[in-house]
Amino acid sequence: MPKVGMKAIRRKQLVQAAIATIHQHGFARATVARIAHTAGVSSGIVHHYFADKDELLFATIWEMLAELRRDTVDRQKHAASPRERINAIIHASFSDKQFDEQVFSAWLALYGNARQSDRLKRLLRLYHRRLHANLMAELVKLMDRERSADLAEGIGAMIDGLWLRYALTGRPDNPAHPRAITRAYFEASAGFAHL
Amino acid sequence: MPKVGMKAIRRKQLVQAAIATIHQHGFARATVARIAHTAGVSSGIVHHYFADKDELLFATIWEMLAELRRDTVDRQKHAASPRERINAIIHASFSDKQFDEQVFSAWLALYGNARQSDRLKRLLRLYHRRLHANLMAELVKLMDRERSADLAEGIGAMIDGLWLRYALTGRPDNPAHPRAITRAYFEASAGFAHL
DNA sequence: AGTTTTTTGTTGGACGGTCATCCAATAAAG
DNA sequence: CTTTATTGGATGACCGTCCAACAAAAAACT
Repeated sequence: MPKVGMKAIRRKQLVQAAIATIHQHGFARATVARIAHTAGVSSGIVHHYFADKDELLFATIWEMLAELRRDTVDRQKHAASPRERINAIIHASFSDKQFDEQVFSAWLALYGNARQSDRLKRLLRLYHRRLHANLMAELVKLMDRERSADLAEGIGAMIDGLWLRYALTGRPDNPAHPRAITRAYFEASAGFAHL
Repeated sequence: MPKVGMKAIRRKQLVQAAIATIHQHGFARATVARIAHTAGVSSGIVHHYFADKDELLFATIWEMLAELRRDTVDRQKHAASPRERINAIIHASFSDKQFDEQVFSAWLALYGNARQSDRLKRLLRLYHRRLHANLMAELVKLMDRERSADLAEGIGAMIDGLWLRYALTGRPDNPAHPRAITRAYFEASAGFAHL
């Protein structure tokens, strides 16, 4: 059913298929043909909507980051104090959407290939900077700048680190657990800052 | 110069070449031929000392873990108190050897491909368990079991998370910085446990 | 000691398979 | 009738693995 405006539809469709294929077959075996097959279209169509495979993968990671960003912004709305907003950031990082097993695989693939792709590396830096800036904006209200920077780096690292473990061992039994550990770190450090 | 006992020499040589090649060309482009070329030997030799490419990669990761373990054990010797031993673990995780850019690449590749390989997944779990057990052994002397487990998980995650960032952005200007952040987390949490 | 035989190390290319990309052909929509 | 969507296969490149052949050291033998 060839119609105009297929571009947006097909691109989303292929991005979703890419995530699913990376999850099911692994990054190395996520071939153009397999992704197209998962999407239910022919292999040729991929290069009709994406310049090459790299662009499809880039769009895939981009979509995941956008999802995380939407989630974070959304949760920020219902937070009043700096503490609540930091908790909202932590919550978004460990939300159900992020704990989708399919996202695990794609995210890991990103880490595994970021070093070779300038585009992917830039995307990851964007994520890091965004997380750091979001945390800093609230932390500076609670402590001096130097402490804030260290704590923002620590919280960011802990989120990624915990996340990494679940990406390898599967969803945590209790999704609140990683949140609790991260929050405890924040509270303990912020508490000391007050003394 | 064919002599007996080449096996140990060639295997180490190829493992080193594998790390270097993964670093220089990326995991996906670390082909058998390229690794062999880096090692200065012909491509055929690889299958003379390793069953297949997978075994070479497995041996490569194994060697990196062994190096980390040696470093950790070594630093433990000069540590007397639980606190010092925990600091030794943190120190080993952020040692100069670990901050080798080549090791970054290979480690990241491991994460990016662990999901597809049972052998690699087992290796990563071994690393996680070992780190967790090492931390737990000391933490239980300072606080109750439940707090120890959470803190051990948090410290482990923070080490991996900080590490991940440096793997993408390069060596930290000040190698003591990630150690300081991790130690501060430990001190803040252990301090609260005493109150 | 010198010579042959065996073992071990090493090479470079052949083979079969896989993959990204390209393209000619087809078809429906505007 | 032009534009857009889509197909499925052709093409050329690359890669892991295998293998026949060669080389040198070690062992066995005379």
